[in-house]
Amino acid sequence: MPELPEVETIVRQLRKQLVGQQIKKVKILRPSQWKQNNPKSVEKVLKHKTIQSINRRAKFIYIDFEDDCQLVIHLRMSGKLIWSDSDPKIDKYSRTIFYFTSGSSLQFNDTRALGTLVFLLPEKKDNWQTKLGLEPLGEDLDFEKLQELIQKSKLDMKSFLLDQSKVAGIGNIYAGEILFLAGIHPERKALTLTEKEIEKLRNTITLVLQLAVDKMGTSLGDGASNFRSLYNIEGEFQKMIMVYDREGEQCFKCKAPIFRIKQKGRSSYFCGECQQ
DNA sequence: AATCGTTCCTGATAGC
DNA sequence: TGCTATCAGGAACGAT
Repeated sequence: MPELPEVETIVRQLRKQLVGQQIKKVKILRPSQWKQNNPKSVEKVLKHKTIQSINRRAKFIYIDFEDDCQLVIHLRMSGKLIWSDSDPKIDKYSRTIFYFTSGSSLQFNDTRALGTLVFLLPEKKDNWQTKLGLEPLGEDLDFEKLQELIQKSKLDMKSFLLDQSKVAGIGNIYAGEILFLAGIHPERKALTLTEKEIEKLRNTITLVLQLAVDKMGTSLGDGASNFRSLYNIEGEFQKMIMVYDREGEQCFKCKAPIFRIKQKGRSSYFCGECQQ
C-alpha cells in the first residue's frame, strides 16, 4: 500500500522519465476514477501538453505542465504507475494510459480502482483538496508545531498519525512501525504524551520514513496492494517490519506476542510489553 | 473546529 | 465443490 515512502520512490523515478515528455494521447479505461472532470474532455485537453515538473505532497503526486495546468494522482491502496519504453502491457486493471511522443508510455494500473486522478486548470490548483498537515520528511517536522497538535488532540495516537490534516503521508503500516519504535501504545491519548515522548516520536517519524525511502518502500500484502515501483521492482523495507501483520508472532525485541486490535475500523499491531 | 461513521472497489480468505 | 460474507486500505463526505 503506497504511503509516503512509496510515493516518494515513485515520484523520484517519474521525475527522471517524465520531465520534458510530451503527451501524444491519453486513454481513460475507467472514467469513474477521474474526479471533478469529464473524462472525454480530459483526454482531449491533455493532448500535446509537455511535462515541466513532478512533485509530492503527503501521498499525492503532482504533475505540472508547461502551461501551468496540473495533474494530481493518488494511488490509494492498490494504484500503481508502470513505465514502459514502448507500448504499455495492458491487463484488466489498466485504468488510464498516457502515451508520449517519444514512444514511451505510463499506465495507471489499479486492481481495487480506488485511486484518483484530477486534472486542474491553473486557477483551480490551490483550492480543491482538504487541508494537509505537516510534511514529515526532511526537516519540515517542527517540534513545536507537532507538540501543539498533539497536546490539543483528543485522538488516540494511532488515529492521530493516520490523520492527514495533522501529519501528512503516514498510513497504516508506518503508523504502526513508528509507534512500536517510539515505544508508544496505539491507544495512548495524544494529549497524555510527555515532552520527552513527543520528541522521541518526532525523531522516530523522521527516521522511519527516511529509512523507508532509502529502502525504496515496503512491498507487503496481497497481489493487489503489494507495492511495486515504476519499473515493477519491490522495495526492501518489509525486511525491517517489526509489527505490521505479525499478530500472534513474537516481538523481535522482547519475544512477547504481537497483538492486533481494531481502531476506527483499522487494524493496529503492537507489542504489549514494548509499548505502554 | 474536531471527530466519527460510511462509502468507494475487488481479490483473497473464511465459513458453511 | 461452490456459494456467500467479510475484510483490507485512504480519503472524501455528511453528520454530530
